[in-house]
Amino acid sequence: MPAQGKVSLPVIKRLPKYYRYLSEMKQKGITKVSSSELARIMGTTASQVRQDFNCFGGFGQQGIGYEVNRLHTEIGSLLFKEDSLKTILIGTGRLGKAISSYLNNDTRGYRLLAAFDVQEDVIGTQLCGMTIQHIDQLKEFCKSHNPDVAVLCVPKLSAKELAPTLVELGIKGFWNFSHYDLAVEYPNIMVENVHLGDSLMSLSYRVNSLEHQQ
Amino acid sequence: MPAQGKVSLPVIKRLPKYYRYLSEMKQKGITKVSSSELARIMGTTASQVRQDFNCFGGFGQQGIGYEVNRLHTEIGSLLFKEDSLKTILIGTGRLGKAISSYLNNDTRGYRLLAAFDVQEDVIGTQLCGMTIQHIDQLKEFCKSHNPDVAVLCVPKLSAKELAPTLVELGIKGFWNFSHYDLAVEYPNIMVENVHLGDSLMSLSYRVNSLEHQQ
DNA sequence: TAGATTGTTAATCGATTAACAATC
DNA sequence: TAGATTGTTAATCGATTAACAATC
Repeated sequence: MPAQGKVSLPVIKRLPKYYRYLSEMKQKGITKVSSSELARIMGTTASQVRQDFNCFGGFGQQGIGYEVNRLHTEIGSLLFKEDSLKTILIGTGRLGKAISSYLNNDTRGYRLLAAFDVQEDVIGTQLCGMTIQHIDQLKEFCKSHNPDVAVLCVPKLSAKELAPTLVELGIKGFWNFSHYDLAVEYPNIMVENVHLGDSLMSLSYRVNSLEHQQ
Repeated sequence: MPAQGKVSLPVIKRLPKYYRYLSEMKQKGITKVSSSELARIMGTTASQVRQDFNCFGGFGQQGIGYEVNRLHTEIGSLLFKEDSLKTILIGTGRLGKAISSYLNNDTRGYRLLAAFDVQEDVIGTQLCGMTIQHIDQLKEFCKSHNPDVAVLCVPKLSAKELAPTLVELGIKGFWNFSHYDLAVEYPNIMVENVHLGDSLMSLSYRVNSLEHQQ
């Protein structure tokens, strides 16, 4: 068991991609794969593949390669634990709704427990089998259920207001769709940002500069 | 005017964040900012801020700092051009719906022209003022409207099937929500991936390893 | 002029890639 | 044994940070 705290973020970010391609191979019935073959499929180098796996002790056999099933299981158990992460959703607008059904249907490792909002007219309505609660009930809920992860689908200012409370209530990870930069203010908390606006802007920069060239 | 083709991806990815913080300062009525102040707010270093801006020629004045308005305008004109990018949406499921209203309401630089799907029962229905069309009409539509960007909210296999056609029809940029790795197969096309599943997996890895430590 | 702060060059750091000994 | 392919160390590359001369 290696010191996983030392694994660098670029490596961690590649794990899901390995996992996806290994799932695919498994489905196709492929039982063995070499670092160079995996690299070719994923658009990287064999060196990087081996370096990455060796952050976790190395899952291969010299002269032979990697067993797809074993590798899939090993990476899977790095990404997911037996207990799924207790998760709450904050903000049930268009994006919140889409995300909640994504979490419920297309995802492993997370269990969506509750959804909160401020809009009076949505409180009490159903969302993915949950009754949307008023944000005022957040503290009480967290104290009795101890969620691990909060999904923030609220505007920047609401996120900023809620963050200290959520951290204090024991939230350890944020899936952050707001433009509030949690990671700057709470360095010890795990934050995964999905900044759709930023993503669009950097795409438009690149597409526009492409046109300039031609 | 510098050779923007040389600007590295990490720099490009930081531009939207600068832009956001500058918008905020502008709103607050702040007119001047130094690289060190901007760095402090954004959680980076003054060196990086200056290096980044100097990729585009440098927007500051020695001894004085940066004028917020000017900097905001300059970065804005890097990110957006006069003409917004003609955009089509492919896949109008939960995610596609959320994304289309995001594009229509919260975004600059993009103009959503049309939406396509395969599900017979949604064809002809309305989405953000557009009539959802059958994917069979894609070619014809592109030939007459020449869209720049395609938003892919479809499953992996559909994305893989559609990609060559879309590239051939002149699509220059993809906002890719599918798990198909476009960038590997089409190195000359601009791809911005939003892999929600990957994002969740890397968060769960980090939250889980946090628990291990404590 | 003195203080401040940029633009830019140099140093450092970390991540990726290459090389090769170990070993199946 | 010979060929293949890993695990691991070394070399390279690129990005970040530090330093400092230029200049407002």
